[in-house]
Amino acid sequence: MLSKKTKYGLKALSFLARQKDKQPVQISEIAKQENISQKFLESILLNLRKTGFLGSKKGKGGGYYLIKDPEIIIMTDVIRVLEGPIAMVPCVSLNFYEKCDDCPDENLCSVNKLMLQIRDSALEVYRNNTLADILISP
Amino acid sequence: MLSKKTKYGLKALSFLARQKDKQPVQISEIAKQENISQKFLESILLNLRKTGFLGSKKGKGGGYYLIKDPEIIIMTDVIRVLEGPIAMVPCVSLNFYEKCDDCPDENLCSVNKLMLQIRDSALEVYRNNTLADILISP
DNA sequence: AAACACTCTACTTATTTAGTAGGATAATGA
DNA sequence: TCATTATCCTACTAAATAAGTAGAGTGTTT
Repeated sequence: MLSKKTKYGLKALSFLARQKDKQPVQISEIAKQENISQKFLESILLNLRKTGFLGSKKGKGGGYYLIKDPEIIIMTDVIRVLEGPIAMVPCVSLNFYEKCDDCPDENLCSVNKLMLQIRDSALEVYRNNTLADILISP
Repeated sequence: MLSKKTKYGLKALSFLARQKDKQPVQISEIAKQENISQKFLESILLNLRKTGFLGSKKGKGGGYYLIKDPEIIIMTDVIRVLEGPIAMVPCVSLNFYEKCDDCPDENLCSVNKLMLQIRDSALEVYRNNTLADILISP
């Protein structure tokens, strides 16, 4: 299951990408429009700022804004920041690799064999989608 | 993340598929060989029996055995029984569909658009893998 | 100076996952 | 028939994670 954190993060990024100008948008505005708990969204946006996706401005007229063009924001990067590993088991993860403690040899493991394929297929989707790609064009 | 339940279930199925004859194998034997808590494995195997993957025999010489050939056991079916929905959000699930309560229109939702692709790519992998396919040939 | 909106730390609650306990049931064989 | 064996079943508990909340702090603008 996708966590709410990731879901809300993606929705917020999409929301910001749909803005005509690059003026900051307040957390409260995004939370209201996208039906998200404001406090929860606060921590998510803070995280996206710290990881280089968003910029922020304090005080009146402040808010969050995209720091890069939606066309160059790749989903692999977004998902890894919001959700963590793309792989479903640590022993097939590229960026978060860990050996299974119950498995003597992962080259002989059926779960490993299956989940490698799942990881690759998910990676291909995420790599081929930018933030611009998942926006809905009316 | 893949749950331990699914991981153990897949390992147990693979273990049974690797048996030469179709003689029942005891839970304790599988648990020991695959480093799985016996009691936990018990409930998993029971589930796999109730959903038509395994047969069982009680008493001396009893245990669990595969009820079908590994070649016709498709991963989509196994994963749905062990892990639940293949989709990462209910609004793109084929077998477990549910509307998001925060989303007015899923056709206008970026998360939906991305996760549809992820679901399709995962489905393709699972559909193309039988239990026989993920066994390791020495 | 006052209003505004993000920043940060810490806490709470809810849900899910993983594992455990112990008796009931059924098959086998001496 | 009776002891042994191994699955079946219900219920419970512990640990981890996800989701949400509270409130004071910091920097900007007017």
